[in-house]
Amino acid sequence: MARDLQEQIKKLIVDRRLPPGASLPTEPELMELLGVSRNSVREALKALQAMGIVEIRHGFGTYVGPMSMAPMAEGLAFRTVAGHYRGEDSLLQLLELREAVETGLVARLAGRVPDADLAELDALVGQMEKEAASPDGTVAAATDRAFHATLYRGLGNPLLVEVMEAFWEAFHRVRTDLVDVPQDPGVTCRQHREILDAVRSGEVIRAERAIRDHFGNIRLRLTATDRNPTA
Amino acid sequence: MARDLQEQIKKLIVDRRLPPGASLPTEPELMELLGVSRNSVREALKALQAMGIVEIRHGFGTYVGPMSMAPMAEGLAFRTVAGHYRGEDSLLQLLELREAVETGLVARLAGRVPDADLAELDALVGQMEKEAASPDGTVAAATDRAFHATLYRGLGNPLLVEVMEAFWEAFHRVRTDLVDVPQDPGVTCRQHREILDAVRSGEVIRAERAIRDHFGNIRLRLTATDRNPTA
DNA sequence: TAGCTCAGTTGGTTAGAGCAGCTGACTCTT
DNA sequence: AAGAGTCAGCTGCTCTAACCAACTGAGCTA
Repeated sequence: MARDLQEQIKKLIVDRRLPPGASLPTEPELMELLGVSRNSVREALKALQAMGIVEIRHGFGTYVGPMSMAPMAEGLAFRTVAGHYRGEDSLLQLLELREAVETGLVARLAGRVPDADLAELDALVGQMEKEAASPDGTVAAATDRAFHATLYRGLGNPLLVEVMEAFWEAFHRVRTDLVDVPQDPGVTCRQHREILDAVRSGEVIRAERAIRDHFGNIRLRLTATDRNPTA
Repeated sequence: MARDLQEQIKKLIVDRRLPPGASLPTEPELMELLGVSRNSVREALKALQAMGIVEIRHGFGTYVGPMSMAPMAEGLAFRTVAGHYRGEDSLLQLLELREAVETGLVARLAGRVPDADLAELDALVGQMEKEAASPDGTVAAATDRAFHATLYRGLGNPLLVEVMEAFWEAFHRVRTDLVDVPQDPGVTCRQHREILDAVRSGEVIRAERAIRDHFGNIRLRLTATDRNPTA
């Protein structure tokens, strides 16, 4: 029955063509509308919130959620952490997932990136190099993330970009939580530059190799440091 | 605070190294353990259940969930349905996501599929052909799904396979719910046979083209029939 | 006019009661 | 003695009722 409640609320969103951000009925209204107690309404909303379908703001109201891939990243991250602590190579699997997907995507991308995106990617690599040269000498995670997100924007498929970002996010969070992988800023910058150059020139093979090298580097540092899963 | 509760329960799972299927404390136990009311405990559990982290069985107990990608498929499906009803080409985006990922994967796969998997794939295509020749003349969805799942098993990355299946599942559900795409069983069988042959022979280029043709076929039938999003 | 205050709305939390599904031990029948 | 039926107990499920906390907006005050 509780499962059914969630379905009814989802149906309500779909039937009314509510876009993300639209306001949903209040809890008392939903009670009457669905004929159940407040408790049941709240449990259903909590579940939908966890899936990003609904957004609840205390003292304000309930709204249609952004329906982003953030919950997926969350779930993926937890799954990976749990697996890691139980001795699985889950983090490596997650990295392989990213590598496989990006390798496939970069091939369709080579030579097709809009000039505006190329300029932005140039700026991002420039910022990486600046960060690498700064006192602490580490490339900010946000910069790396932005590079990968911007790279695939040219495919004209926002879903694709979101999924990539979710994978990135999950990997990043697990890595920083679990294992402290030392950066090699110089290599990181060079590899991103190489990816950008390859994509710009439209050389498919070179682009694929650049991506593979990049992930190979991450994998190397991961397997080198991650010798104690019971941290 | 409610968000915090979920984190505490997740932490409990990780700290105790609980594998999927392990039993969690009962609701009264969690009340005392976390120092909150029963309602709050239940809301947190509901949210975790929605993410597949926890599994609740009425009259039996609460357990660590399978942590599968099923919730992701669920969320993706809903997002796609909602977008579709609001006039977006979300279903096409989902198909492109599948195409992009599988195109990337099949390249790493060519020539590396274990003999056991090849035999199973042979059997699956055989079943497709049998189904296509049967009275109703439609290839069962389960058979198609099994083909794609089995194909990528050889990569030795269960996470990868699960993600692929989740994408497949989301696409399938949305397609059957929203638009009634007529099958062309003959073409479907031929294309799967071609993918299998290409992968078996290790011809990377041919395998990629086979996958692309296969998805091109689906896309064609989709865009041909999907002219009325407000169904 | 600018700022404050307060009432009203909305979600957050607690408490207690009874309902519903499942298990396992006990008892009665064969 | 073996089997089936029954019942007590755990478990999660739902409801009611009350109060707490965050936010908004109208009205008051300076």
